[in-house]
Amino acid sequence: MLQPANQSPLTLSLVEQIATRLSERIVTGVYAPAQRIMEQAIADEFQVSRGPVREALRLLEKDGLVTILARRGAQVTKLTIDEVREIFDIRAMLNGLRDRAIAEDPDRARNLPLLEKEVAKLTRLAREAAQGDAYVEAVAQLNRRLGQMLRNRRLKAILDSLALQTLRYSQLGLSTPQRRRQSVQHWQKLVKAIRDGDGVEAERIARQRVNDSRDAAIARLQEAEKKLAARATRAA
Amino acid sequence: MLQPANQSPLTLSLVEQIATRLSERIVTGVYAPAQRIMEQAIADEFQVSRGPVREALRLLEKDGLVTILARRGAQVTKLTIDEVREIFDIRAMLNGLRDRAIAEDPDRARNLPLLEKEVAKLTRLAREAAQGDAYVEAVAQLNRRLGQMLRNRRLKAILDSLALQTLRYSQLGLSTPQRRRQSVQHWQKLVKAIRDGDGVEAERIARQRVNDSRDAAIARLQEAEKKLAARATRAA
DNA sequence: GTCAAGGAGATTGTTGACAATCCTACAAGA
DNA sequence: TCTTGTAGGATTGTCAACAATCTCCTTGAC
Repeated sequence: MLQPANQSPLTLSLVEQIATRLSERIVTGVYAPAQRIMEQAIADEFQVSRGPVREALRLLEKDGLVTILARRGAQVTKLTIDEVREIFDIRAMLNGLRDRAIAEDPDRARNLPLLEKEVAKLTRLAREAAQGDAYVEAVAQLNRRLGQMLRNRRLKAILDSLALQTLRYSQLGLSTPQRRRQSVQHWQKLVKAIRDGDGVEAERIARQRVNDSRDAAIARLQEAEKKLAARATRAA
Repeated sequence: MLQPANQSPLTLSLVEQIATRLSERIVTGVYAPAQRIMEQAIADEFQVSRGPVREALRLLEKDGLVTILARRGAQVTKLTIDEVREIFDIRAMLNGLRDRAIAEDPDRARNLPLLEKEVAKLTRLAREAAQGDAYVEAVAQLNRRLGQMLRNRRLKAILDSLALQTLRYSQLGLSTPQRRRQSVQHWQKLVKAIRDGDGVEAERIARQRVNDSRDAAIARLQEAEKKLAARATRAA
C-alpha cells in the first residue's frame, strides 16, 4: 500500500479511516473468509454514505483483502493453501531484499540500539513459553521497526500489503515454543548481520525465516484441512 | 494489479475501463509527470459522472501511477531517479522468482514453442537495427507470455503493476543496438534455462537482465538531469 | 420429491447536487 | 516593494436518490 509519505495528513481521510477499520476486522477474523461485506451496512455503522465505503472497498481489493464481483459486491478473500504459499514465496524474496538493503545502509547504526532492544525483548518472551500472543506482537513490532529503517518506500508498501494478507497465517507458524525458539535465533542472527553490514547474510537469513514460517503455516493448514475432510466423510 | 481471475467479466466494469484508459495515457506520456488530473474534466470526456472517475483514480494511486493529495486531487506521479532504481530492484527480485518458477514448472513444455518463436522474432528484430519500437514491443510481448505461464497470480499482479510504472524507463534502456544485442542474448539464455528446467540459472539471468535494464535507464536519466541542470545554470 | 419460472425484496452501479476546502488574483497596509 | 488579508471561482468530499441487476423464496408443473 503506497502510503501518503509525501505530506503528513494528520487526519486520515474518511476513505482511509474506513479502509483501515475494515482491514483490521478482516485480518483479526471478525469478518470470516468468504463473508459478504455489504456497503449499506458498513455505511450505516460508520454513519457515512455508501460513496466512501465503496472507495474503501476498492482499496482493500487492491490489497487482496476483499474480492469484488461485478454487481455482487465485496466478500472477504478466501485464500487457498496454494495462494498462501505463493504469498509467502514473494515475501521471502522481498524480505530478503529489505534486510539486505538495511544491512548495507551506511546510516543503519542510528537505529541499531532500538533493534537490539526489540530482539532482547523477543528473546525474553521466547523463554517465557506461555504468552504466544505477546511473542507474535513483538515480532510484528520488530518488523515495523525494520520497515521504518527501509528507504525503499514502494518495497515497504508491497511488504506491508502482503504481510497484512498473511497475518493470520504467520501467527500459525509461531504457535509452538519450539518454533519460537527457532524464530528468535533467526532474529538474533539477522541483527548481527545488520550490525556487521553483511547484506548477503542478512538476505539469506530473511529468506530462511520466511520460508520456515511458510512451511509451519502450510503444515498447520493442511492438518486443518485434513480434519475438515475427515469430518465431512464421517457426516456422509 | 490484481486481475479478476475468478470469473470472466467479458465487459470490464466502468471503473476498470476508465482506469485502463487513464493508465494508458499516463504510461505513454500523454499526461506528463506532475500534471494534475481533474475529476470533472475526465468525467465530461468519458460522459460519466465523477463517482466512477474517483474510484478509478484511487485504483491508479494503488498502482503508483497517480498521487492523490487530500482535497487537492490527483496528479501523475513523478518519480525521482532513486525511486526508479528502487522499483527496478524489486522487479529484479520478483522477475527472478517468476522465471525460476516457470523453469521449474513440470508443465512448462506446453508453452515452450511459443516462447521460442518470440525469441526468434526478437533475434531477428535485434539484427535489423532501425526499429527500436518494434523491439520494445516484442520484449513486452515476451513478458506477457511469461506472465501467462506463471501460476502465481499475485506475483503476476505485482509485476504488472511495477512494469507499468517503469514502462517508460525500460524503453530507455533498449535505445542502442548494442544494448539490444545484449538483451537478446539474455532472452536466449533464459529460454534455454527454462527448456532445461534450470530454475537457478533462470533466476540468475532474470536478475541480470533487469539489473542491466536498470543501469542503462538510470544512466540515461542522469544524463538528462545533468543537461537540465546545465541549462538552468546557463539561464541564471 | 425435484426442478423450473416468476416475482418481491435486497444490493450494487451511477448520477446530480450540495457542502467544505483550496487556489488565484487583487487590493490594502507596512 | 513586499507582505498580508480577502473575495471569488474552481475543485474535491460527501450525500441521497434512482436505475439496473442479482438473490432468494414461493409457486406450480411434472
